Amino acid sequence: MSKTARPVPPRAPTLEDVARSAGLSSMTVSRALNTPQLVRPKTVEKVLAAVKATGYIPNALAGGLASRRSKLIAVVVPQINNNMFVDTIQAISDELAVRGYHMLLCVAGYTQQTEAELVAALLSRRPDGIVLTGIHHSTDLKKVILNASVPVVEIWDLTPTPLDMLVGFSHEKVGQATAEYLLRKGYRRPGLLWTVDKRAMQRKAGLCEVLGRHGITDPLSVDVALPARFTSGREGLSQLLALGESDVIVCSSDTLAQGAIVEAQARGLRVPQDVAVIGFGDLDFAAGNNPAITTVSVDRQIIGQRAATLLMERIEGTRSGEEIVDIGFHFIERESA
Amino acid sequence: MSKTARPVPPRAPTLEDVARSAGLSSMTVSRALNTPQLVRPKTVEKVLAAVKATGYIPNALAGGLASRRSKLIAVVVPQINNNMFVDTIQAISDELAVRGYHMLLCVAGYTQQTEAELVAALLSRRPDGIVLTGIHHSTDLKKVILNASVPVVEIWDLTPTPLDMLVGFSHEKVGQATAEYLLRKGYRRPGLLWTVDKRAMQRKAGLCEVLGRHGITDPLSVDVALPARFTSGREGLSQLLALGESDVIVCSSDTLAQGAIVEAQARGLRVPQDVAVIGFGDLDFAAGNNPAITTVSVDRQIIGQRAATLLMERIEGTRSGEEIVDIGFHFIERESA
DNA sequence: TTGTACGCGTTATCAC
DNA sequence: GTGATAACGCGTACAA
Repeated sequence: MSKTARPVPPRAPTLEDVARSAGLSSMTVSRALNTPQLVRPKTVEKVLAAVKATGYIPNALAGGLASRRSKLIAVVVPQINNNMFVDTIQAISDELAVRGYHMLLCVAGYTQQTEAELVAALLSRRPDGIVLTGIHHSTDLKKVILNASVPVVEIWDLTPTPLDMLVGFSHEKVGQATAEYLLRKGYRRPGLLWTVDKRAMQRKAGLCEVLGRHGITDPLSVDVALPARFTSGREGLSQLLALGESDVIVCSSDTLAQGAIVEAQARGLRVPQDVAVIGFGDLDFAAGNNPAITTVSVDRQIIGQRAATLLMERIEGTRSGEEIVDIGFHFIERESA
Repeated sequence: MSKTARPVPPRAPTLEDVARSAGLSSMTVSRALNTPQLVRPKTVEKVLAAVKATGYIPNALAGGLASRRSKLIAVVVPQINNNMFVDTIQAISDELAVRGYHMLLCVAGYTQQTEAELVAALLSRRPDGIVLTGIHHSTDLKKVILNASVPVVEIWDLTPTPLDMLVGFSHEKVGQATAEYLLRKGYRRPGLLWTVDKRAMQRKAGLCEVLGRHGITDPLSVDVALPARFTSGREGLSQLLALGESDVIVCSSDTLAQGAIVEAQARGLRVPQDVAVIGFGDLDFAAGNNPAITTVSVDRQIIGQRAATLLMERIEGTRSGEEIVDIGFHFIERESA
């Protein structure tokens, strides 16, 4: 066999190639693939055979350009290695995959500046929808997004005035509910172990507001760096104990709570008898921990599912109904407080 | 102001619009944006001003179609809500963002079938590179990928015959190292708490091989479902104890190990005196746990970084050197075993 | 340094 | 039910 005997072009087969192979026009092939119900069944068969024969793989870049629909959803989160967001991301991804969409995932950290830059870059991909974490964005970002008139869902927070659509819950109310629980249980000297991100601060605000109304002001407080880690929980409790006595440690996440509990136990303190601990998130270890962690449960998957379906519906034009979804939360009393 | 006074078209501004606004050709605008060093500085300024004035956002769909470069990297992982992979994913994302690339993330679960389907769909996006988790893929997938002649990096595993490039480590050796440690420490009745994914099974094979050579065959063993959870660790240990006595529990992940330790402690067993526990992964809680977890450390971020840079280099044509990167691992002796 | 012509692979639209 | 044609918005190749 001579080398020149291989007339196959190195470029990927196109719709044209399939059409030629099937003895049809490229337009018919396109229809057979995208809207088979508009094509005679026998023709569809021929096309499918030709596709297999040629090894054709559609070019979504060209398709998106022509149709002005990229079937791409951009998702922006502050972090991935944060137990809170991964379940949401996975839920979005699962929901999209079913419908032929793909997920562009970006990690923005916790600054509005980088978020704005990332979204600007992301918009060049012409996503059909965008998922943004949180409701606090730079004015630049808001302008750019509204200008692009692309559907947006903000997640993991609540506001009466979202950019567009929203799926989340009230962090302030979580804080309030936590405070009310503490007070009901008779705790009077809370110590706070807290990360400093926006949403955690809202929970803290809600917590302190209710505490303040009951005469508990300026509770002992230790800030820890993001992301919340088990180790930070242990160290944080040490610092908190050095500041003074607490009868309950309120943590901004279960991860911190788990660390705090271990640190307490290592010091011979009984949880909750000597010091109680409360977390947030109901992560998978919370129920099984010893003692089981009293915490606030949030359905992280539902956030992703609803966000994805809201976008899908808006894109397909079948939206009707509310655009602000409050998924709420549950306070879960267990053993640690 | 009459309504007809707004001649602005609803469509997004294009390179043409910017060019008109700047009194230049669209090609010059394109160059000013992509290769400014080829354009007179004053012209670049004019272009930038016009871009700002028009609110132009590049269309990467059109750009990718024309240049045959999507600046997209597809990443396929079995799960996201798995502490092992998130750090790798985040590292990839970070590395890509710096260079103007974006990450398409897909969750494939643990079946080759869905992985193959996802990759096929992904290829229609014309990614410039693909990151695949693991080295076991369906023959279909391999054929499709080789045919597409797109750079691929397989991660989290090791083989002398990767599809293309590879960044990982030997799970078998991890298992062997673990076995050798056990034997050295004098443990003779190991119990296994194991997930059933491919990579975990390789570690198990390495472990059992060395154990077998020392006369320890058919160790007690309990399989747990994916993803590995704290709760599964607790339950798994219960089952294992029901099967018989063990002096050391070897777990396929730190998450399981943490659960097992808590379960042991809840039963009044001292770790490691009454029963030792070994994990895998060196997750962030391992060092701080009480007792600190003896485990195997793997640099999950490096995997992502190297995978991304390998792809970048191959794409930019600046590759030179090895294509199989063994990042190794470290056995970390702590308190739990 | 800047501009022109054309092609990238697909879909919208309208004709048959 | 199928085909022809013209976009879609940009970059490559080459000319000026």
